[in-house]
Amino acid sequence: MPELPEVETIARGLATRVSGDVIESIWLGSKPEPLKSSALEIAATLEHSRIAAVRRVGKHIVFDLDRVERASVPAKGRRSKTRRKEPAARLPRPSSTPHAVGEKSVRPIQANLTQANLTQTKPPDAQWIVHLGMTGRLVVCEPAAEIAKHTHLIAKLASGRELRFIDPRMFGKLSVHLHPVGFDPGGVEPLEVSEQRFIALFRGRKTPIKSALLNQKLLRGVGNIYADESLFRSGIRPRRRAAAITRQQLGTLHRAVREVLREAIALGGSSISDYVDADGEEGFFQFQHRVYGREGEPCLVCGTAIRRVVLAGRSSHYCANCQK
DNA sequence: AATGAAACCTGACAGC
DNA sequence: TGCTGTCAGGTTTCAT
Repeated sequence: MPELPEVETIARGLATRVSGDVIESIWLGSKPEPLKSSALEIAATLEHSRIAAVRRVGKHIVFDLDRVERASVPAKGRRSKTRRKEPAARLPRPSSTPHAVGEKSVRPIQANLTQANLTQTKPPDAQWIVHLGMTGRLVVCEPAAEIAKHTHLIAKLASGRELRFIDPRMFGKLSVHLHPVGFDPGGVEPLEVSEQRFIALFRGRKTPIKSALLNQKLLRGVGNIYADESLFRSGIRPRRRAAAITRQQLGTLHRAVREVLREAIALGGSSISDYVDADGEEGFFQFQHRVYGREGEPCLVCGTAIRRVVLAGRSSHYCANCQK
């Protein structure tokens, strides 16, 4: 269901809510469809792991996990009485830093202790990858909260809350990756790619530009809504062959894609049907759509009725006057 | 090799 | 109220 801006919004929401928390146990539903790794592998990897960071890669949500030394494990019927202390966080202590004396020098050091910097210096022990497909949702809730239909995974957190994965249509996917293999979906991030590189992605391709934009092996994260909106803003028809687009037009498209994605992220994504972020809040970008979902309505620029055609099995919306 | 269509599923909604 | 048909923001697979 969600595209880059929605996944980004969800990942940010989750990061603020579950970063630093520890997954104590995992419950998996009976439906194996959403699992790309084996149930055993997923449970073994997630249980007793600390969530070091939550971030977005393409349309995937990536949980960076650090193994937590188990505090007290009943070893073969024998319970260890002495509860070992939770190992101190893997962060260097500010006081151990020779220069951490004055306030001014302490501050930046503490600022360095963020998840982002931690993962930069030390790769995570494992990664949990969630793709939401069309209808997947990740919610953080109290254990008492009613278990929604189509709940496929529940992670019990040390904080007492639960992280749940719900997906009615089961197009979503869950997998785990152990360091050092790591997760790489291919493609480049549209918000990071240079104009040169962007243009090179599409040169010589005979496929319609819309199909190329949706190809996650080229550009990762752009989906149907933002492809249509980007093409409208750059005046290019969805069916145009990628190879037939000039460098200059591709440059315009490069800027349009990034502009649309940035605006959508700023507004918390597009809420169509039941999309909500990790806090249950709806996004607002759907009010900014200029072509998507506006078949028959007047173009906001020239008044021509917006057309809808099916391309590669997906609805494509465009203005026949503004887009050539 | 590359492109397009079909398939994977369930739920919501419109029309009868 | 209930049936049928259509559509859905994604990805993979299978024919051309």
